[in-house]
Amino acid sequence: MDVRELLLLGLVHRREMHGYELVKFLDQRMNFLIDLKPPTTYGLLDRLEQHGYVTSEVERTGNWPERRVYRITSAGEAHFWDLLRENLAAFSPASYPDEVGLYFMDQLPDSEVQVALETKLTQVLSRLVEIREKAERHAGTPARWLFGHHLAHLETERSWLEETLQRWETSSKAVTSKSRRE
Amino acid sequence: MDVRELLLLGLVHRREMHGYELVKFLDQRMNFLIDLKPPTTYGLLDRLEQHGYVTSEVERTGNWPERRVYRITSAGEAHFWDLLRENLAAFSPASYPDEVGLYFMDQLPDSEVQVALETKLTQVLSRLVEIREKAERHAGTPARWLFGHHLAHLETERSWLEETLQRWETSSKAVTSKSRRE
DNA sequence: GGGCGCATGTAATGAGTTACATGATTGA
DNA sequence: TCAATCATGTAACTCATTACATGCGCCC
Repeated sequence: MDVRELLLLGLVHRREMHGYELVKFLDQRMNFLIDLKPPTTYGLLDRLEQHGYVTSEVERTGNWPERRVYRITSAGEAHFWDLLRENLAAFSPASYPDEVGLYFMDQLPDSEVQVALETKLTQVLSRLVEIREKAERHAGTPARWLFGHHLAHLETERSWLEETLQRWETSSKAVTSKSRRE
Repeated sequence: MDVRELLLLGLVHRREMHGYELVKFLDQRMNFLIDLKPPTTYGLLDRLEQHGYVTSEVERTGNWPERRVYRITSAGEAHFWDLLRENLAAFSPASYPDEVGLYFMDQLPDSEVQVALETKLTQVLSRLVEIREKAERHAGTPARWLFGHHLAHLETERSWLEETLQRWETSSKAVTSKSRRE
């Protein structure tokens, strides 16, 4: 399943949009969710049109550059619902690149691990602020489920880091006092 | 930062390993963490050797196929620690493909959403069992931090789904009884 | 007048995946 | 004896990214 296809189809399903509009929307509103570059977006839209899921029409207002406006077809609507059901019913585990480092945590001196994890924690905290703001702006909209889910995992990240740092601190202190006694 | 480089370097840092051994290890033990195909792994090992981070030597026992055994160099060890510090200090947000569907949840009838999310939940539950088993097998090892982190997020996924399903159920019941009264 | 935004698209590059090849060994 | 495992690697393919091109409008 290609989530990007679902995303583009879903956006065009809500209302007709032109390519550049989608590019900007993805870059400005959906950047925390997915990272789609302009050429990729345009390419996907071409493919959606070739499959008959959307139609496109060139429009122009004044002397501005032409816009290619996309509208969903009935086949596209059916396909959108299929993809949506599939995406909602399947669990695609998230991947956590940071876990690779966790696997080797013991290979670094305790003090360095502590500094590093504290640095990571500050980044998590600032991201929490950022996403909370976005969530509030979308409070009434259907996007609230998305943000609720995202925030839940960010909170988990925060509390895991805080707890791990505490355990790390106490255990390294224990080692220090133990080695002092010896 | 390339986490795959960190992972391979870290494994070879713990003890010397040959290519196929790494391929199997990644496929059998690290599959929940990362998905590295054999040609990619061999290619990365080549690159690590070209950069002078590891050396390789061909060995053979009996009439078995040759093995190319990799050992870390001092430059490689230094690079490993750099990458590890960097990975531990930086927060790389996880991406959740399932969130795209959440964004469009309201476009599907309530009953279908409920069925879909319940299906997803069962998958999360079985994955929880699977990862808990692995975690127990690694209880004493340094990998326990990794599993602790992974399980924390899986538990979050589970409870988020359970809570969302409850809220979904009660709100759709409310609508049903309301429409019955009208 | 210079710089940024609008709006789309093409071409080259890079990087991973799939498929395939080899040949001996082990277990059913 | 047939299939699967061991062990490494190459070639073709797919696919996204980067860089570039265009040309007008708007703003300082």
